[in-house]
Amino acid sequence: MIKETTTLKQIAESLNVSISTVSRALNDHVDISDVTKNRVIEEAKRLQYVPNILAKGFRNHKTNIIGVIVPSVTHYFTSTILKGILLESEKTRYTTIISETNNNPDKEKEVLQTMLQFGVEGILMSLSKQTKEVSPMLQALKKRPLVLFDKVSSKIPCTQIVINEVSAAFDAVEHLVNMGKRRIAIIKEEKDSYNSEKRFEGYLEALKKNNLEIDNSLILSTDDSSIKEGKRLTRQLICLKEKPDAIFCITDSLAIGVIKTLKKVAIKIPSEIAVVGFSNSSHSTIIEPNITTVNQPGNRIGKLALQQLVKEIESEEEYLTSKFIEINTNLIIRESTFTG
Amino acid sequence: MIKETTTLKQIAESLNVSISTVSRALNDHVDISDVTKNRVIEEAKRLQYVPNILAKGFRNHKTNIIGVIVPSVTHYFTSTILKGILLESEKTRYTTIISETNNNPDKEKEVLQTMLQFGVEGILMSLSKQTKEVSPMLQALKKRPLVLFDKVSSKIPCTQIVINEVSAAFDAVEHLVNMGKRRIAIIKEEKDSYNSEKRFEGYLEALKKNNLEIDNSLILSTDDSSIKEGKRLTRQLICLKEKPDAIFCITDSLAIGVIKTLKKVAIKIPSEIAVVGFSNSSHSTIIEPNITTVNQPGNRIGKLALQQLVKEIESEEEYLTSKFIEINTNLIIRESTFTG
DNA sequence: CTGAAAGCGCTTACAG
DNA sequence: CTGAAAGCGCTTACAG
Repeated sequence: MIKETTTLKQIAESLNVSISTVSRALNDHVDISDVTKNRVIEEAKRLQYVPNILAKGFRNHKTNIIGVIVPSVTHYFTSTILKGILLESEKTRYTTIISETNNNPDKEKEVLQTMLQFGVEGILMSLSKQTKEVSPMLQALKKRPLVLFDKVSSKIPCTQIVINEVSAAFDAVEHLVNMGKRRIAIIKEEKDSYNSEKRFEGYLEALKKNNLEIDNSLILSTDDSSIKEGKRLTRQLICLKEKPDAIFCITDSLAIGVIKTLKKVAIKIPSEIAVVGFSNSSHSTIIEPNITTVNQPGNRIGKLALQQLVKEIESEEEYLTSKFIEINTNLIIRESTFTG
Repeated sequence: MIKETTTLKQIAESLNVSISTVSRALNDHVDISDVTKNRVIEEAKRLQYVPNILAKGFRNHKTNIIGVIVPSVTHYFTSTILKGILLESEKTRYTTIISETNNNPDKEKEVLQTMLQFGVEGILMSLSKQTKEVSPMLQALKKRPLVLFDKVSSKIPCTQIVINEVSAAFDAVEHLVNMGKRRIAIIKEEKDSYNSEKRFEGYLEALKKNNLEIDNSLILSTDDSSIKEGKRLTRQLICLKEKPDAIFCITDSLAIGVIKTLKKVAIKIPSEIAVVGFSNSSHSTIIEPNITTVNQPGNRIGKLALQQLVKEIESEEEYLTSKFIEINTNLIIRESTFTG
């Protein structure tokens, strides 16, 4: 279906002025008299003129498009970041296009290339879980500014928006210690993802500071931070001779699996085993007991990521160092660790 | 940060051929010899040529952009539809841009205009909850094809992708009847939203078919289908002299509120009061008991909506009738109505 | 205060 | 098989 559109030329002809004048009038150029401006604006309205952004962008060498690449839009935390990005982008002249990688590095590479080809002026990106090879991102970085958020990598020399992973995990574990827990297990990721690594670091620091010994039987890993894996690993933990009295999960999904299994075997939460999650996903207040978890302000992360990218797009300098911007989180204490 | 880019001209100069030839070679035009094609392709690769999509689109009078407008990306069902749209769009030459309205009609109007201004070739849209005035959509429809999904309105003469609301609700209620329930309450929306209205219709049909009388004290409405409202209205229902033995909620959020409250007052689910939700949100298996709910295939809805829009964009004819395309749903039976 | 003209990067009808 | 030229809709330096 094709519908015709009004151009500057038509307004000019209808008013017997030049195209230049129309263009200037609509852009509120100082040179144009108010009388002319008003005539042009009126006529533009009458003809329902809508500027051709494509011609405009083409002419001005800018697309005003920012590309956003995430593993999956259905992931709750990701969707809150997207919300922040969308809201913030409205305050700017930029429009965003969003693509998913479904955690597939090949897809990630392809999406990245398509976006560059589409002429995005910069890219906001959360890496796929499987990404080992960062060369597609290094290539992209040669062409356009790139800002990473959430799933980041220090191998890529660009700005990265992250949360204070280490201290967030530290606080969560220390909270368990304050609740009188001494045998604190952790369920983390097998692969050395930035997030998991840092959270593990915070866990170790908290144990150390509180003079608790590191017991390898309490350190479990999975390559799939899902409810299912949470259930499986819990069964493993409760079969230990010396059971843990708390489990720190690096995702809420794992925590949900843990809680479901503990309830099934009638282990009391939090008195026998306390549980902490990570993310403050919408699930964390649905399940009972509600989960004590680390609140990650997705909106703020998205907002900041967009602001930073715009800054880099509009700046003359190159940002080719691995600069980490940390956003603070807070621990939300709920029933899975504390009965008030 | 500005980084320079290779154009057809540079390839042409470097190869001593015309720009036309380069353009044709890269577009695999039959007229060009294989030798020339290969030389051009090689040189393009060497110079890391990336076509300027803006110039291309401008020249060809097409943007290849489809606008997607939804109330909120963090809404789970919406995000599954978005996933379907994004996945399907990759199979086409179209890129999508997504915007939120946050259920604000003013915002909705603004977003619509921005998208048209941006030169989208068509629009996929789920209406905001508050939308009463459909004129912005009618205006848009004059310029570009529009396809509505999920939150639709028969006042807008365009294609609308919906689920079989009536029969889905009918099946859900009849399932309760089959479980031996006789006093089935409904929590629906105050406003006459398309979805709520149809689901209520299905509820009434199921009662009628099963010779159950309509009891107005069992028909509750809210203008906010939230967990909180589910809780509030449940308190109201359990204070009735003749309590319901089942509650059909037109959203999962309401059902969660209902369940939380019933558990708190120790009313047994489903034996005393059974609960049915709607959407199969990710929450429905987190809460215990798991919720019996209507599964809406978001991916398929998104996929179909995109396909339909592309069809309309590429078709010569105008689609200006209110055509409803219904997608089938299925009831997923879980613990909130059935203990097997 | 206004206009003629060039040019952004690409495609394509026309000519050879 | 290849090239010169026009033109998509817009902006802007230059001239008046």
